[in-house]
Order: sequence, then C-alpha cells, then structure tokens
Amino acid sequence: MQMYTIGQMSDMFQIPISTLRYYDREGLFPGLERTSGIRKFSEKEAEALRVIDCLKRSGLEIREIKTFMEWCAEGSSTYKQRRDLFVRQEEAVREEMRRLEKTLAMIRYKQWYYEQAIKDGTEDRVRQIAPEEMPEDIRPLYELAFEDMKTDRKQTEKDS
Amino acid sequence: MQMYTIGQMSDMFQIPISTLRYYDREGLFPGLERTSGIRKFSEKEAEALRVIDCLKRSGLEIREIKTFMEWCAEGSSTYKQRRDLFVRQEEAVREEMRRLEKTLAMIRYKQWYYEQAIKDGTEDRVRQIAPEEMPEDIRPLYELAFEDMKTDRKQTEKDS
DNA sequence: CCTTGACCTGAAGTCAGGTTTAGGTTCTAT
DNA sequence: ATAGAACCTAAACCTGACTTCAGGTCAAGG
Repeated sequence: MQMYTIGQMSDMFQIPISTLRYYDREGLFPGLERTSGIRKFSEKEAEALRVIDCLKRSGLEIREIKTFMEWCAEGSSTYKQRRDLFVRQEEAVREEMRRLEKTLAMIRYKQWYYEQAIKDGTEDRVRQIAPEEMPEDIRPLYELAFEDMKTDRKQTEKDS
Repeated sequence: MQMYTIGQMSDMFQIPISTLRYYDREGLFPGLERTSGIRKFSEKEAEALRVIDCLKRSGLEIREIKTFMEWCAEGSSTYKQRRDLFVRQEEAVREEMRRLEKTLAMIRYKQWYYEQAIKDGTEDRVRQIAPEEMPEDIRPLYELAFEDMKTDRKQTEKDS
C-alpha cells in the first residue's frame, strides 16, 4: 500500500505541513501510522483530508470533524450517525447558498446603482428610484436583496 | 429625520450593542453623529449595516469595509472605485458558490455511500463501486466532488 | 433625592484555526 | 561517516472579530 511522508501530502494537497501536524494533534487522523516517530500517511488519510475540507466548508468546526473521524474509526456501528451528519450538513450548505444568493443580488444591485451614479455624476437621482421604476433586470435583485425590509418595518414594538 | 439609539439599532438589526460599538471603533460609521457623547444612528448607518453584512459575506475583512465606508464619505469622486469593488466581490461570491456546489456534491455522494453501507451492513461493497457502475443520479455528484483527482494524479513530480 | 436603566470608555479577554520557534532526531546521498 | 534535508515535539505566538469588564455619565420616574 502506497505510503506518503508529511511533505508529500503537503505537496499533493497544497496544505502546509504545520496544518497537517495541527490536524493530527487535534485528532483528525485517528490511527495514523508512524515508524520511529515519523508519520506514514496512506490513502485513508488522503480521503480524510478530502472529507475534512468538505466538512469544514459545510460549516463544521475542527472538534466536530474530529468526532466524525472517530465514528469512522469505530466501524459499521456508526453508519447511521455519519449519514445523518451529512444530511444535516446538506441543509447547512443549502442555507449558506441562499444567503450567498442574496449577497450576490445586493452586489449586482450596487453595481447598477454606481453605474447610474457614474453616468449622472451624482447619486441623487438613482437614490430616489423606487423598485417599480427600476429596469426589468435590476428590480428582482433589489427585491431579493432587501426583501426582509418591507414587512419588518415596525417589529421593534410589541411582539408578544 | 428619524434617529435611533444604539439599543434600537441593536433590536432592529439583531446585532449586539457591543458589535455596533466595535464597528464604530473600527471606523465603519464615518461621520456618525453624537449628542453629548451618545451615538445618534440614522438611515445612513442602517444602510451601512446592510452593506457591511453584504461585504462581510462576500469575504471582505473589517479593515477593507472601513476603506469602502471612507470612499462613501468622500463623495462622488469614488463612485468608480466603489463599483469596481462590487465587481470584484461578485467574482469572489461566485467562486465561493462554485466551491459550495462541489461541497454539496460530496455531501450528497456521501449520503448515498452511507445509505448503501447501512443496507449492506458494511462499506466493503460500496467502496469498490466505480463511477461507471453508480446510479445515474449519483455519478455526476461523484464526478463533480472528485474532479480534480483524475488528472492531478502525478503532478507531484516534474512540473517545469 | 436617589435609584434605575441606558448610554459611554479603554483595556483586557476569548475563541478558532492555524503558524512560528527552539531545540532535537532520522533519513539519504556521497 | 557525515552533511544536509526532512522529519519530530512542546509551547508560544498570531489574527480577526468580537465580548467582557471595570468604572463612569446622565436623564427620568417614584
């Protein structure tokens, strides 16, 4: 079975050696082999790194990823827990994607806004434009970006 | 013109008072008014908070957002810089969304993987399945999640 | 009057996720 | 067999984005 040194892993995954050691310290490679102190990485740890990256991007912290890796080391008794984790993280990622869609809408609206300001030499006109008067392609951006602002107007007072 | 106290802003935006003061300290509200030391927030700062949230999600740091807010305070001479910033951040957000798409593909592949493992009582079979043998709806997930792994096989040696 | 609640400040503390440092050990090629 | 490259550890340090703390001001109501 192919084995790799920490330096080879670092090159292959473009991750600093110090980070790989940090991950090991945090318990992200349970059962990592060593020969006379030197770490021997295998395809198992390579796959772990891919999963670490995935779970990190999905919003998990290192400590939670450690828990997952421990489940992996425990074997078949934890399949359901592992599947359920991926189900939860799917929802987390989808929510983050919705937030990014709104962010993107705001960004594109602002691009248009400043294009207008540049053309006019001032923001005075564009600032006054109501959604209904905006170009077809801009209005939906505005609506999405600012959607939680129509209704929420006076939610500051009496909500019990 | 409607003015708000820091407490009202905190309620309206669901942001801790300590964070609003921190943002002020970091220069995110240039030209914020005060009467005898007490901050008076207006629609201007409300809009600033929406933009702060947007720019933060797009990946900017507080210091960079401060620069943007200073441009806003400088007036019409900075419209182009502000537009260009939003153009750059659009690209940043799109890239993050692509990464999340890959993350999601990996997550959904893993869900399927563990479903199989649960059915079989072991990972032994599912681990062996080549992309070509995977169900129609799973293969594309696998391909997307692991796409940088077919070609990159031996990029460790000689790349000049 | 005097207490209570909402505001203020500067400085220190926290937390996650690494990175750097200092001092050693092991491998590999000549 | 020896130099240099690549590895090791523990512990300190770093950064960003807040949060908490200790102590103080100020306006309004009982």
